[in-house]
Amino acid sequence: MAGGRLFTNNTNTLIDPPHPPLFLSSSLPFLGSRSMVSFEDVQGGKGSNNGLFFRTYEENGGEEEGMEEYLMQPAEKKRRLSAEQVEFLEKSFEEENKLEPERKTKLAKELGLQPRQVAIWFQNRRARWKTKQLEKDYDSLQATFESLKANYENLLKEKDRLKAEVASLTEKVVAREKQGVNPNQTEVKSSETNGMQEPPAANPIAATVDSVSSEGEGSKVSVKSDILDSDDNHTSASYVFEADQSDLSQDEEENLISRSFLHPYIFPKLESVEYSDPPETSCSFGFDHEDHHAIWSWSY
DNA sequence: TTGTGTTTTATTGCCTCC
DNA sequence: GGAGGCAATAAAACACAA
Repeated sequence: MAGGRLFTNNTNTLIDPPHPPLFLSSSLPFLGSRSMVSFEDVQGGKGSNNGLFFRTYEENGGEEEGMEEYLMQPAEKKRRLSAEQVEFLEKSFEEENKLEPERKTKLAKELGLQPRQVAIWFQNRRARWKTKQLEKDYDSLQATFESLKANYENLLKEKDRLKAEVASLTEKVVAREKQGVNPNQTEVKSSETNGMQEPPAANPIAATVDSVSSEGEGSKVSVKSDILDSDDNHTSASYVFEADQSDLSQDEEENLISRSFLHPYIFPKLESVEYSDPPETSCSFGFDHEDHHAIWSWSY
């Protein structure tokens, strides 16, 4: 808002005297806010300009005549608004941070300020509010990021743990096979009874379990119970027999995770995340599908 | 007291809206 | 085209450590 605009502003009852920067080259020293009126001045307080700059621009003699006299005046130092004025303005800002012309004039009269000063104060106050808001938004995003990062690291750990579990179980099954089970024999038998060729099993464990199952009820129970007995504290062991996770596509893997018992473990801090909208799934974190997908893509 | 960093007041130029 | 908003910036006022 340039100072010169006030000369054409019909809504202002008081018109700013011409500000030096509008008429003088920028190399001249700043002459201060000649129009500035302190609250103390208005109330007959301890202000130092003694009403010298209370005169409106017209009172100073108008555009041409007043100009010279105005520039001859000693430079008035820029003065801050009083605490009372600021408090009043703050309350007004809290009610509404935009300033209609009527409100501006009313505030200016109540505070003994130029309407322009009130407008500038609101402008600067909005800028400060925006800065604070940006800082808050940044902090919030930072917290969300940290939470996602922690969850991501938990997922990585869980993935590694499951991989190790798969390897361990595979070793045990292979060892069991070596003790007397011939998988080739059962595979042939199976094909013959069905009268059609079955596709090879997707992973060694599944193949082994298939073959073991067809050996008869006794051995089936034996293998299963051995595996579970040896890993009692891992209730997730049964998942090993459903699919080999390392061979899953990303979508399949996501699907598995979102359906699995791991949910409460993987997302311990879910309740701390603020949602702008109800999440599509329990692990969307308020991101839309694409963002959600991107986040999941980090690790795979 | 002084140097320095921060805050506040004000200006400038550009943009959007009516 | 005028009015008003905003970003960038200047400069005075202020706070504070050394």
